Amino acid sequence: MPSQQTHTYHHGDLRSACLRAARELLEEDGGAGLSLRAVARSAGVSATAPYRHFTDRDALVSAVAAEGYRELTEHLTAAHPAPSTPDELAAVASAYVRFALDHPGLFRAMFAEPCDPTSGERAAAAAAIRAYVQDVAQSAFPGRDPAVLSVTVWALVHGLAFLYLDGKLDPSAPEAVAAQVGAAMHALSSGL
Amino acid sequence: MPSQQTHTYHHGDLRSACLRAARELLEEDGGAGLSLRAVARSAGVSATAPYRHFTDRDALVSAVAAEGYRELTEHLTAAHPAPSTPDELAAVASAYVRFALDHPGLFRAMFAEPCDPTSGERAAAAAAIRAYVQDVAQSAFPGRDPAVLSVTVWALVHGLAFLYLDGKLDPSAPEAVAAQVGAAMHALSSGL
DNA sequence: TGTACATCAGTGAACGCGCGTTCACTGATGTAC
DNA sequence: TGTACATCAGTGAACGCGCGTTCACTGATGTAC
Repeated sequence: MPSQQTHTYHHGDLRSACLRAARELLEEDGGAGLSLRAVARSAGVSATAPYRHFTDRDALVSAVAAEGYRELTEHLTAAHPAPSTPDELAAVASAYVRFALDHPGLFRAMFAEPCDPTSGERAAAAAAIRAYVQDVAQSAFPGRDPAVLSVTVWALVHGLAFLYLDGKLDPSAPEAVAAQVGAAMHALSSGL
Repeated sequence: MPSQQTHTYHHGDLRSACLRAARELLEEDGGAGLSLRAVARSAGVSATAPYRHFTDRDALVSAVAAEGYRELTEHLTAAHPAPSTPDELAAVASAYVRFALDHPGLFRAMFAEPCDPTSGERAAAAAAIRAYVQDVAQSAFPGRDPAVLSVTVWALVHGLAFLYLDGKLDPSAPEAVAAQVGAAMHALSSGL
């Protein structure tokens, strides 16, 4: 009978409702000042209810960021599960930039402030993506210094993402963006 | 005789005092939420005095960002006035990352939000640095497609700057940072 | 050189706002007997 | 199966805060005569 009942006193799964609401707000306003109160409001719950599930605002933001890291990794894997050529790597790179442009608020939440080392979940998720990048870069360009290689690839892709996100490059045409990312990766792999 | 007089009713040059105060606040807290009131406070002036010189908060931030763009260009030029080899370009790249790490708040103010097209000063300063990057990239690697080339170089350097700034890479050892930037530029110029 | 007056750059009180967080509370749930 | 009670997930009033911005104001400056 609670199927008809939309509002029960107990929410049921407020924690994930908060995360969902936070994500929506992040996408709406581009990430400017996500507030606990706005999240609660949007989840249809009193301002203090989220405190049952998050110790404070930072904990919420860290949880959202961690979720973002996991989704980004999935998104990249979906673009190509195991890229082993520069072209395949370019497809993954393109997916990275696409993710940033499709989820600007989330992407900023993930990167805009130094990783809080007290948030284990967040730190672990960040470490996972770093490892992923290193992995992928190495299988596309085997035999190079892994440290230099993966940082270079990551920085190039990450820089493109932010230049588009911050309007320093024009992000309005998706194909143009993909082409630019591909050209940049190609330039990197074959030398300028 | 006003040489002894530290406080006159009229400040004298409140506009630049505000910009200076804003810069200091930006460096102190890493750029989180620069407020007009804090700027006024720090300039030793009433909360509303800045309105004589800036139409609103955004105007102040844009003015600070524009100043930052000009200083970044100067800083890069100082690193090498006219780089024409990959090595010289690497020195400029290193200066770019250094600038970001030395002025994290300012750097974020410059890039963290899309360039407000209504702020002519800011847009012009941003355009100037884009032109500068294009120029420099082209003289270090003549004969390539200028669009792809300059975007690639910029994105690589910009990405490094933000990965360090956001703590995804360890920025604590300046020589290590410079070495990493150099290695990345070298990888780019000679191909992976 | 002196005076009247317009202009300009400040002041300070006040507005309404949204925020994070605390607190004592209450309604619903689930478990022990 | 029924009842007592502990636990848990919510509520809502309240706190103190800093913010951007407005307004009528006042003190200092500079210009015309």
